[in-house]
Amino acid sequence: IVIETALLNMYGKCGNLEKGRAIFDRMLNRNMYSWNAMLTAYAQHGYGEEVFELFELMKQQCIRPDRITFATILTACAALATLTTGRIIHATVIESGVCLDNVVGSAVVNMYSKCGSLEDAFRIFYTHEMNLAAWNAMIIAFSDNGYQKEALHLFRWMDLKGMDADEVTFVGILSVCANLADSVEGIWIHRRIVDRGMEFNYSVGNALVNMYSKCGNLEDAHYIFDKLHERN
RNA sequence: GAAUCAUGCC
Repeated sequence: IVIETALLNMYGKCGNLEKGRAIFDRMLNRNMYSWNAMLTAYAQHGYGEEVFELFELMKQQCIRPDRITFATILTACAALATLTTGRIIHATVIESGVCLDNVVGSAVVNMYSKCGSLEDAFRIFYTHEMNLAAWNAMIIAFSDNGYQKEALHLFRWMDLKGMDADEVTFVGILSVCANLADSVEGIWIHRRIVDRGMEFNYSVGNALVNMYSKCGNLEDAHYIFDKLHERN
């Protein structure tokens, strides 16, 4: 079963969904890894229909979705940007008793944001104990929906709480500064990045270059660009 | 202990 799932995953990741599905169908026994791998294969290649068909099949066979199943399906909803389906899945999550303090929390926040309901995203975020990924998802949610200032406020709040930002946080918040062309905030965040020793992280470095460029500070953009390439 | 997995940029 481990070998079969690994194979199925390999074909799925490579985009050979027919072959992956053939292996899945031929398996005599399947566990959560197998179901989730098949769902992920469809989800990561934009086959929303198939994701939901397979999810239905799970229900028919009385297989209880786990948090990874839900995270995968919510990501599919986000990609399809269909709010009604998203709400139904969210209801299913609540029904199943899976908590939102793990991978599912950020997936729910992200789903609501991508489906255009910033209100729901924030309501869920605000009423649950959320991990760093969910904070990141919420910052990006504000930014994507046109609330750059609110995204900055959330970042400041994180900072005050003493939460450690990661690569995703910094890339996201730097894009907010770039959108606003706000170099004062950008410089402050740059300092935070240096504090964390993440200035040579490739993604963060690129985001810094982009931020300084959008703020019209080509000198610093160029300086960081050079430093990045010396280092990498 | 690397068979499945969420949040960002390209």
